[in-house]
Order: sequence, then structure tokens, then C-alpha cells
Amino acid sequence: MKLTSRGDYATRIIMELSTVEGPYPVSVHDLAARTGISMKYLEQIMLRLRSAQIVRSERGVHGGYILSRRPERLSVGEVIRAMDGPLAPSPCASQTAHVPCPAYRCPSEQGCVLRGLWLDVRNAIAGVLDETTFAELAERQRAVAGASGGRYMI
Amino acid sequence: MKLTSRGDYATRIIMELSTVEGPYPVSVHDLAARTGISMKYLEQIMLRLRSAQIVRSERGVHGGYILSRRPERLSVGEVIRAMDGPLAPSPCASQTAHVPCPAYRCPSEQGCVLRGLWLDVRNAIAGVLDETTFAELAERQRAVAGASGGRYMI
DNA sequence: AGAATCCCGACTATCTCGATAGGGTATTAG
DNA sequence: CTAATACCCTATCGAGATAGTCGGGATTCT
Repeated sequence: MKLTSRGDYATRIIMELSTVEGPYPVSVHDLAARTGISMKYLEQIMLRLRSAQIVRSERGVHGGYILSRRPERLSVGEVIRAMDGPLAPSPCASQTAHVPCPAYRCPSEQGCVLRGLWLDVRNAIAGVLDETTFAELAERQRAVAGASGGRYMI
Repeated sequence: MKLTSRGDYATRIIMELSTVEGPYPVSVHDLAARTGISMKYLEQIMLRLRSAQIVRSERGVHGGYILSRRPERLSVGEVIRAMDGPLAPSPCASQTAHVPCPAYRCPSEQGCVLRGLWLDVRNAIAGVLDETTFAELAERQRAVAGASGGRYMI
């Protein structure tokens, strides 16, 4: 049930973008500096985020990436799905990209006990990730930063 | 957040073993026939399950594998962990195999907002998988099999 | 024009997954 | 005792994903 580094990185990046007032565009260069991710790899991640319409880009000298929605309306689940695919542990339990099991193994989805279980797991995961917005994460960030008199900590 | 086929298979296998009265040993040959998994691959899975002490084996002519505990005391979580590792999406959020993030990326686990989130996800997953026993699954299986006048369906 | 920036495809190691293969060891039936 | 039945163990392999890296092209601003 692992998260890939892409998913983890993307979440960090979007957190970073969520704390930008403005909004004004942030360049890959700046994002790399702020997160410690290599520029080239970060660039790839940004392309995926853009094709998922989570960010939009502006080209040219003062270009960069901007959230395409306000952090209040952007959930962690969307970002993870854009990077790592469906949240469900098995395709047969996915709500956003459902694929049934091969028929010879699972003759009926309705009657499949395991699918019911994977569905419970999927719902548990989605319950957390789809209900957590980046506004909420930014809020938590401010709380811990304030409490610890804190330096940058992502 | 994917389950591997090993995890899926192992769950099916243990479900199968949970419905064996006795208990008496079931051979790899029989398990393969009942689940449709190739014998050789199934054998490997059984070795892992044995080294995790989820099943024990008996060698010789009437040998095979037996659950080492009653299905009431065996959770799906244990089986998944034995096959696919920790349930947590990130090692820093694992309770059974905790590994901190590199310090340059995450100076303090206490203050890490993302770790908090991954921990929520981990707890959501574990809440389902550690609370579901194979006795419970076998019960559900009987319920749907009865309701549909049912044939073998795993 | 030139600098900063995004855009895009190719490339490369490394790993894991899913499986197959082949032989070794214990137990028991006959 | 021996053959059959089973588990035990290690090695190997192809395909695909992961985690990056690299080089250059296109766009925009100064």
C-alpha cells in the first residue's frame, strides 16, 4: 500500500504552492530550491500535475506554476490519484477507475467477499485523502510552525 | 496504494484454509486446484506465510499446510503485511516497521504535517484490515453463498 | 537579441512483480 | 527398502514501474 516518491513529492509541492500569496507563478527553479527535489524530476512532476489540471503554467521570463484552484477546493486525494493512480488497493474496488477482475477468478462482483473488503479499504483511504484539502494542511503547517517558534519544515 | 497479487492470492488462500474443517493439512496441489493459482507460485507464497508463522506445514505423503491459529484470531492485516510489507503509505508512518524520513527532508517527525496525514491513512487502512478476521470473511462467504444458492466463489 | 522559463521526448539504471524451473529433503505407504 | 508424495529452497527471467538524468525546443518578457 505504498505511496510513490512522485506522490509524496507532488503533495509537498502543492503544499508549497498553497502557501504562496497572490497567487503568482512559482518557477521550477524556486520550487526545487524550496523542496530540495531535483529540478529535472520536479519538472516532470509539474507536467503531470498540469495535465491533471491541478496547476496551470505561465511561460516566459516571469513564468512558473500556479494552482488552478484555491487550496480550499483541492484535496490531497486528487493529487495522489494524478500521480499514482486510483486509491483503491485493487482495480475492482476503484470508484474513479473501476476495472473488474477476470471473470474466471471472480464470477460476480456482487458476491465477492474480497471485493467488499477492498472496497472498505478504499473508502477508508479516500475518507482521509479526499476530505483533506491543502488549505487544511497549510493551516496545520502554520499551527506547528507557530508552536515551535518554527523554521521552515515540510 | 496497490495491493500486489501476492497479497491478494495469500488472502484467498487463507480464506480457503479457513473453511477447512479439522483442521487437517491441505497440500499445495489441492490449494492450487481450488484457487486457480499456479502450483509453483503458490508454493512460494506458502513459504512466506510459513515464515510469518501464519501457517505451519507437515511434510510427507499426507502433508500440507494448516493455519497456525484459528481464523477468529487471524486478521487480514497480518497476512497482507507478511506479503506486501507495512500497511502505511510511507515508512515514517508505519507502526510495525517504522523508518524515519531522511533528516535533511524532514527535520522533525513531530512537526511533520505530511507524516500526520500518512498516519491518518495508515490508521484508516489498519482499522479495516486489522479488525477483519478470516472467521468474519468465512462468515460473509457463507452468507452470500447461501443467498445466491451459491456455487464456489472466491 | 538574450535570458528565463516551460515543454517534451529519450535514455538509463535499479527494483519489484509474477512467475517458472530444478533439484533437495522429509515422511509414509506398500 | 523403496517409491511416491509432499514440502523446501535457490536461481533465473521477462516485463514493467520507479526514480531519476539529459538535451534540446518553444514561448515570453526585458
